[in-house]
Amino acid sequence: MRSRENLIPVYYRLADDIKQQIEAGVLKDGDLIPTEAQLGEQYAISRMTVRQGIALLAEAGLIATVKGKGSFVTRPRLNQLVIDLTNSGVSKEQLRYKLVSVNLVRNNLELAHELGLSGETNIIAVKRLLFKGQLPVAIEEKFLRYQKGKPLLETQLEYADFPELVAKHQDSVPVRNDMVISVAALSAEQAKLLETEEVLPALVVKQVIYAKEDKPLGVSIMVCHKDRFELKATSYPLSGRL
Amino acid sequence: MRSRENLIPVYYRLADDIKQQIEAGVLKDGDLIPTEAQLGEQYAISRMTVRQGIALLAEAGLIATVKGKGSFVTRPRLNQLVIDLTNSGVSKEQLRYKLVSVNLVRNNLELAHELGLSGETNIIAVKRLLFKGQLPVAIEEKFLRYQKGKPLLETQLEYADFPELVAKHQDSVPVRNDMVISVAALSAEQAKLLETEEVLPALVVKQVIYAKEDKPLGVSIMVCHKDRFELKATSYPLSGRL
DNA sequence: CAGTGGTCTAGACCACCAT
DNA sequence: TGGTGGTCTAGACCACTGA
Repeated sequence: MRSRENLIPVYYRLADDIKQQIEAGVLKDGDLIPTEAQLGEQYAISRMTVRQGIALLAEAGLIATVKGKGSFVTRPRLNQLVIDLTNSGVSKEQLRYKLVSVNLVRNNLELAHELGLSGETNIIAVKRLLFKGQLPVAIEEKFLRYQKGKPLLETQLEYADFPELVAKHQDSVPVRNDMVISVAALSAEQAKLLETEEVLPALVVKQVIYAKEDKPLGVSIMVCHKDRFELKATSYPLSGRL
Repeated sequence: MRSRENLIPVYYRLADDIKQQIEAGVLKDGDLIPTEAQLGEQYAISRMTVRQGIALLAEAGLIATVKGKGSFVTRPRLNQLVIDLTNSGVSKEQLRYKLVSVNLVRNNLELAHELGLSGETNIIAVKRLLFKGQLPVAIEEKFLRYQKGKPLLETQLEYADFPELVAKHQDSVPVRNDMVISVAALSAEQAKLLETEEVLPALVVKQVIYAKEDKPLGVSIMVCHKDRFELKATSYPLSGRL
């Protein structure tokens, strides 16, 4: 029952039809869409195929299906925004990295606690500078558990993004990344690295990467020059496939 | 073929098994998982049921399926973080709102351009103050196209969040929300509203809500006190169902 | 009780990929 | 060419909802 001329699957066509009706206001927030049986009859397709289309709409947040009742039109989840770090701030191609320092930290209790370690464990601290062209835009500081027999190759230090770095260097598999965005003033040292005046505020982006069971694997703190870096987010990717 | 004792569906069990193997490192990044036919035989279930489990894993970003080849284990998309505005910053229960002003703006070219309007159109400007307990934490300024015959009721002004407000007041259906996060210094007026010193920097969160075909419906700008407000994001919700 | 979505089957044909 | 995932069917039984 696939459309003859088009290569697009039937269930996709069904989902798109309903999406159009929602975006045009024909189907409004709270409305019940036709039952799966009815849609199957309308499109002359089997119920399992209808369900495939329904699933697309539910995944995109356009409808919510309730067992025993039906599928309701819902306002898209515009309160859920996605930050894509691989694209945000500055496009990846323009970015250059410069390694500032690599250290072994010991007896830093606050850091050790954040990484779920005792104070005596060695922690690797990597500091990088991010450039956009010739302009330094951010200082990135990363802290990882010291993992024996897993040297941090310089290529990894220079190019890998943070989750990738953690994945390569740790034995545990990273499964979650938590982020906190805040504002802080630049220290004298940070201002010097960013080639700017001391008094400037900065955007601070802190990430903590976890393995399963909330085991922390690494911490990253980015201090971004306020006029050279922006974080972007959008609700769209969630419904990107439709 | 549903598990007899448990109420959990078989396809969910299959997905969870594979997820455990990935998180334990048994299946590594790039590995091929068994084919759908093999999994069907292993679990003694039909191929369509296997595919339901596979779909869960793909949705969570744990695997990527390639037509004609198979399903590969992939590192979870830790670079994609979700901001949930209904929970971020401060928990919703603690928030109080105070309406500062409602104005009709005309001939503000910059604003009109952002809303896709000519300079002579009326724009509604709503300014609110957000409190956490007795402390003002942020100034929220919203701009919407003036829509005839759709008054902004005061209850909506006080309580609705931004996408909800836009949905209620505009004829077009909102479908996308873009956000830019940056840093700026407080103006004297803003500092006074936030009951703080003038020189402080602030977190600035700007949102633009669009209808289909990139038609802008509304703009919201939140200016947040640096010590009283944080934005949180996490990669986890994307794989929350598993 | 009738109607709904949730799960599951045992097939089928196709498009794509590697060899 | 044989193997893979992508689509689709025409059934079935279940759990949940509401009257």
